[in-house]
Amino acid sequence: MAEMNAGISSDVIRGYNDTMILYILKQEPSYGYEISKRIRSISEDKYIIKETTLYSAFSRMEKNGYIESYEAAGDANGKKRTYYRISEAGLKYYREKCNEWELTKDVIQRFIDGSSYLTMKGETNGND
Amino acid sequence: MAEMNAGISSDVIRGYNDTMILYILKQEPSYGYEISKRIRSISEDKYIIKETTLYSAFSRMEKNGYIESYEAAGDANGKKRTYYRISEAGLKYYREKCNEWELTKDVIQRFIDGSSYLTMKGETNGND
DNA sequence: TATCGTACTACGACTGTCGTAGTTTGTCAA
DNA sequence: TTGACAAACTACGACAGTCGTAGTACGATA
Repeated sequence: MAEMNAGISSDVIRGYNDTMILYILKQEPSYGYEISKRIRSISEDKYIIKETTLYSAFSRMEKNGYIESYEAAGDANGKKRTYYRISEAGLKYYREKCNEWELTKDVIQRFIDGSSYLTMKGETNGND
Repeated sequence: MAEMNAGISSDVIRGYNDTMILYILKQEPSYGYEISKRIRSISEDKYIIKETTLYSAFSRMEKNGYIESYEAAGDANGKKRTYYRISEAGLKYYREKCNEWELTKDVIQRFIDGSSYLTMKGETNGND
């Protein structure tokens, strides 16, 4: 019951995986496994990113200069991990995505029924 | 200035094109060109769907049984158009997507800075 | 006669996601 | 010490939806 991506299809999240990762790296450098767990816990188990999606996002974003990787040992054991930190370009990109999100959210919302969102803002929906 | 998809990348909208189309067909049957114009006007020129995206969505959704097509003449001229109407299954699908949207919106919002959304709900973000 | 807007169809490329599978290291229990 | 399990990845190929490009065809307008 706490294991599924309940109702959230990846086509929707697509394009925001990067943003989620950057949101976490913005706080402090981290590595794959931890980021995956943080996304899961922040979303309260509503979204669980796939490993392959996560690691392919890393390589894409590193290529784009949004993040930088370095090797470091974990806390207790001496095992090496690949840590990532966010770059200036990544921070800029993250902020752009935040702005884009507010825009996009407003647009999609106009095509959604059964919400009090638009009426809250005193606008009309165009239906009925 | 009123011609662009200002800031809205298709990766975000992806997965909601179908929902937008169904929202319009839910009101009354329509055809490609008109739907395209309605999406544009409802979004106040913030989102302009590409023709190929639109028509490929039609064939996908018809195959899935969400919409049905029929030929009919336009108002003034006798030119034939392919109209689409929403089916029961399509209506059901649309409602599911609306629910999914509310869920997804809440999740993504937790990874977005610079909004008063979560604080409005009295929740904490996990950053600072 | 040409151009423009309407109303499409076809095709192929691209991108991000995801299923499957496999590797290595460390921990813990039998 | 053997086996199982979690951590921490990498590789590869398939798939779906979007989009660029191009082309067709009709009617109206200049």
